[in-house]
Amino acid sequence: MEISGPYDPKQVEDKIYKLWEDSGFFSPDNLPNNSKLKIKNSKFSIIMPPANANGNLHAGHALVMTIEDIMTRYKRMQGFKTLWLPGLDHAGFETQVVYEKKLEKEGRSRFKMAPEELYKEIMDFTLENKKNIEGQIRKMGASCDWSREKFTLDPEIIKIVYGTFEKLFNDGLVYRGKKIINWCIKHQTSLSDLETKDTEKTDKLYYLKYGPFTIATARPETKFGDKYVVMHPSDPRYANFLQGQKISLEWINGPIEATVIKDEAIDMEFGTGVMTITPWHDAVDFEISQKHNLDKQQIIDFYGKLLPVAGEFTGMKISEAREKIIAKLQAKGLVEKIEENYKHIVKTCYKCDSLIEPQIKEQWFLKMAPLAKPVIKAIKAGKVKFIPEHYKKISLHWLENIIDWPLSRQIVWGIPIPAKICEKCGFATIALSDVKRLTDMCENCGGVMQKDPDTFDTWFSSGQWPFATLMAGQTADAQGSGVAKDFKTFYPTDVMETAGEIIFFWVARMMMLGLYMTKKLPFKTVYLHGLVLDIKGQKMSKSKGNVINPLELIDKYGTDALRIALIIGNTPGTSLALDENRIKGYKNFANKIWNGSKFVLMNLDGYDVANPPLLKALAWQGKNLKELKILVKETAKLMDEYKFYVAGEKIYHYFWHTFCDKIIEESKPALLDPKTRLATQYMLLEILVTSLKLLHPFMPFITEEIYQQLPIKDKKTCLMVENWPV
RNA sequence: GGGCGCUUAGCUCAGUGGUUAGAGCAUUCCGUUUACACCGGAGGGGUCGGGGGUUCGAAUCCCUCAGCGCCCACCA
Repeated sequence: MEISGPYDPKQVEDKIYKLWEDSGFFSPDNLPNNSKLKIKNSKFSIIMPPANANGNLHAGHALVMTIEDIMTRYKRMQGFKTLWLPGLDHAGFETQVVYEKKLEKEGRSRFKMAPEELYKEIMDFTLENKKNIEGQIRKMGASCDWSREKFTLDPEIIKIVYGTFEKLFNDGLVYRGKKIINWCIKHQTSLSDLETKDTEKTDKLYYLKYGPFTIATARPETKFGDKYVVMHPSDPRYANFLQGQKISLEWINGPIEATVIKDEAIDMEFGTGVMTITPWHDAVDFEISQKHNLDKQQIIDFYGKLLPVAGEFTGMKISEAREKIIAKLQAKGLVEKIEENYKHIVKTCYKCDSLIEPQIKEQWFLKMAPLAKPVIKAIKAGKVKFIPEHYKKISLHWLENIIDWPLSRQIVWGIPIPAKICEKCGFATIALSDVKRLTDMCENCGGVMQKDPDTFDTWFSSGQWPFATLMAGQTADAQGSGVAKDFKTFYPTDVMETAGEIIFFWVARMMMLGLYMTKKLPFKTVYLHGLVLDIKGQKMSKSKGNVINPLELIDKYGTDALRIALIIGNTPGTSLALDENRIKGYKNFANKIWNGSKFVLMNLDGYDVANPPLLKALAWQGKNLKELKILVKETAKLMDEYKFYVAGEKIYHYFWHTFCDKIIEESKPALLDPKTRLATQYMLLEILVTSLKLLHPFMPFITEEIYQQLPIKDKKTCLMVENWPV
C-alpha cells in the first residue's frame, strides 16, 4: 500500500510532471485517436500568452496557467487533438526598464553603453529568466507542448513579423509620420497612448498678458515660440479680432508678432477663452496647427532642457526655468495673476511615473481604422465569443474610436525595424526583400540612406502571435500548398485566454493583425480573467510589498491546492482577492481525496477487476451510480460553458460531502456483508475513478498519482489521456 | 465629458424569473465510530443597497436614487 500518511505534494509533483512530459502526450502528434468522439477532425488549440521573460512567475501567471491547463486537459481527455502552445516574450520596453533598473543599481547607465553591448547583456539576462520561467510553468502543472515552444525573438518569428510589416507597408497602412508622440525623458523613447497613464497634479495656473489678451497656462516654459493666439469663432468677447490678423506685442524675450486663429477646439468657459499654442509640445495644439497649417517650433529638447529659442534660459531644465521665467514676466508687468492649487491631469510614463513631454518626432505609424473596420464587422456578426460578454462592448467602443499606432521605439531591446532612412531628406523605406531598396542612396534626393535605429513596439510582434507561432519553424504540408502544417491544423485557435487588462494592448491588436494577415480571426472565443489581488483586495505591486509569490504557496500547500483555490469562486472578468486560508482549505481537500482513495483501495480484497458484478438487484449502489451520472453530465455542461468556478465547486462538494461523508460511511457495513460486498466494491471504485477524472483538470498531480496506483480495467499510461466520463 | 461594472450571511463570493436564497472561511454546541483531527455530526446567522414598476410569481427583468470601483477622452 503506497498510499499512506497525509498527502505530501512534494513527493509527487515533480515525479508526475516528468511522467507526463516523458509520455509525449503534451504533443497532439502523440495523442491516441479517440474513436468514441463523434466530431470529425476534432482539434483544440490554445496559444499561451507569452510570459515576459524578465522576472519570475507571479500570481497572475499562476491563474493563466491554471485556467488554460484546465481547458487543455479537459479537451484532451475528451479525445480532441489538443495543442497548448507555450511561448515567451522578449517584452521590449518592459524588459529594458527592468534591466535599466538593474544597471542603475550597479551604477551604470544604458546611455553610456554601445547598443550592441547593451543588447547582448539584455539577451543573456532574458535567456536566463526564460529558463527560470519555463521551470516555473512546469511547476504549475501546465500540460503544454514544449516541443513547439516559441520565443518572440526566434529568427522564424522575426521573419514573419517582417513579412507583416512589408505587407502593411505595401498596402499603404504603414507610414512614416512626423506627428506628436508621447516622449518619456527618463527612458528616452516614444510611447503609445496605452503606455501612458493620467495622473492628477497640482500646479500653479499663470494668467499672462499677451498683447490685448490674457492667456492662462500651467506651462510658461513652453511659451517662448508662441506666435498664434487662438479663440473660439463665436466668442463675442473677441468678435473684433479677425482670423489671420497680426498683432504686435511684447513677450518674454522681446517684441513679437502674433497671428489670430479661430478654432472651435477652444473652450470659451476655460480661463479667458483665449490661448496661445505650442504645437511641438501639446497634442491639442498640434491638431490645431495641422488644421490651419501653422508653423511648429521645438522649444524643449529630448532631455527636457530648453533650446536656444529660450534665450537666456537656454539649457535649463523645465523645473528650474519655470519660476525664473515667471519672475522675468512679472518684472515686465506681464503677469496678471497666479492661481495656486490648480488641479489638472497630466500624462505620465506608465513605468516610471515621470511626466510625458509631448514631442514631434518622425516615426513609423500604423493606420488602424482600416484594420479595425473588418474586426468590428466580425465582432458584430458574432464571429468571436467574449467571456464575460461585456468585453464585447468595451472592444467595440475602442475599435470604433481607434487612433493610429506609433510603432517605433527608441530602445535597443526589441526587433529592429527593417527600414532605411535618408539622413538628408528623411525619406524612409523598408529594407527587406526588394533589392532596389537595399541601396544606400536615397531615391528621393540622392542622400545617404541609414539603417533605422529603432525597434518595434513589442506588441507589434505579440499582436501576431497566434498565426506567427503556428507558422514559424514549420515545413509546408504534404500537399505542397506552402501552408505550414500546424497553421493548417490548428488555426484559427479555439480560445484566447488572457487578462482583461490587456484587451486593447493585445487582444484587439491580435484580432486586427490576425484577420488582416490570414483572413480569419485568430480565435473563436476570448476568455478574459480578472486580476489576482492581495487579501485586502489591493493590486499586488513590488512597491507596496504585497506581492504573493506562487512558488512559495506551492511549497506550502502544493500546486493542486493553489490551482483550485484560484478557480473556485473566481468568475471570469472579476478580480480575485487571494486568501491564503482558502488555499489551506484546499490543501485539506487534497488530503481528503488522498484518504478517500486510500479507503477504497484498502477494501478491494477479493475483488476481480476484470469481472465486475451485476448491480441490477442492488438498489443503494445503483442509486449512487445514477447520481454520479448526473454529476458527470452537469460537469461537462459547465466545462463547455467555461464555468470552471462552478464545475470545480460541484465536484469538490460531491467528492467530500457526498462520496466521503455519506457513501463511504454507508458502505462500511455493506462491505462486511458477503452478499453486498462485491457490488459495493464495484460502486466505490467506479465513483472514485470517475471523480478522479472529473477532478483531474483542476488538480492534476494528486489525481494522477492515485490513478497510477488503481487496479482498473483498460488502464491507460496516465490519467491525463483517460477518456472523459460520459 | 463618455463608457463598463459592482452593491446578496461577520469576511470572500456563487446564484439572472419558479418550491423555506447557497458555498467556502469564520462562529456555537457535540463527538477519541479501525480512510482522514489536514476529521465527523448538529446549529446560529441574510427584510438579496433604497424606492417604484412589470408579472400569478422578482436577488434575477424595467425605471429611478444612493454609494463604490474600473476604463476611455485633447480642457490650455
